Amino acid sequence: MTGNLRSAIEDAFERVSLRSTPQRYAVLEYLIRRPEHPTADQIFSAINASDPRASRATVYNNLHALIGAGLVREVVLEAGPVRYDANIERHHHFVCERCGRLDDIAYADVPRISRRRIGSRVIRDYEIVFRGLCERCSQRP
Amino acid sequence: MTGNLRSAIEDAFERVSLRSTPQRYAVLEYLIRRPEHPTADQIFSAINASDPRASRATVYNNLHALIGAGLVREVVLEAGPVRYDANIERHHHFVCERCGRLDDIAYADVPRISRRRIGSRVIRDYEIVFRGLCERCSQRP
DNA sequence: TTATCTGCAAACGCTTTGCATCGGA
DNA sequence: TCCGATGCAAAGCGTTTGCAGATAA
Repeated sequence: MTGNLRSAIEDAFERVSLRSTPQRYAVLEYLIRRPEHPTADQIFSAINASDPRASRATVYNNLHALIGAGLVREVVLEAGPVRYDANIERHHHFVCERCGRLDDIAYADVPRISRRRIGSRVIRDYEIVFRGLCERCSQRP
Repeated sequence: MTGNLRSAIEDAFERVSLRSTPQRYAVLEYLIRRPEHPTADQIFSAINASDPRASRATVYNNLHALIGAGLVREVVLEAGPVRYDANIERHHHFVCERCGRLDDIAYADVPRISRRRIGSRVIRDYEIVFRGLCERCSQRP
């Protein structure tokens, strides 16, 4: 389905009026293929393992452009480098306390919290951060 | 109740076998008095406004010591400097999308999610991050 | 053609570290 | 007394910025 991915990415650039460059394409493609929430540095290393190359500054430039366009999100759940996520649907997260793995959890997989207010605060959205042991780590104690 | 706070802090140091120094005391006292999750730099500035003084390195040293002793927690919900919280009970958080304010939300104020597993993952804990408008910001649109 | 993007290198903000000195128990 | 704490200054890491040259549309 590589062809579909390519045109999906090109269509997305079109839709949000972002120029398609090899570097930008490589960043978004990598994020879509790798849902483990890579850091900027991991993206930089991965897309430079093969062509096309992109400098660190360009990786950051493009991450910000993609975030601005609503195609990518920052994920900040722990200290350290920011992680990035091409899944822009509403979803929750799971952090493995042993290996640091970070998974998306489908919104539909978790009971909803229907609160619209807490005290005088207006709730517009919420996200649940689960912590525990991932599949792998739970199998070898 | 300042007397009570003082002895509560001294007792806590005793209990976790941390030496009581003016700098360490100042850091923990500030975090307890200010539940708005200050950054290391805000703590540094605040406790140096009056005596006793503490260097930046000492503020970080003590934050780590207090975290290691279980008296303080890191809070990382957004990019930027880490924020610190002396509330070590289970609780949720609220982030104001307009002003950045960060509030604790009592665990009891929110319906519980009783999931013990999601797929093959073992859930040991979870935290909800609410986003919206704080009391102040919701009153002036 | 031209507005946008790239990439280098330097600067930045936050945090950690090495080490000599100090001080709490 | 002596182990741990302090504080300076320098280094570290992740990220941003300025700008000259390149490129997508």
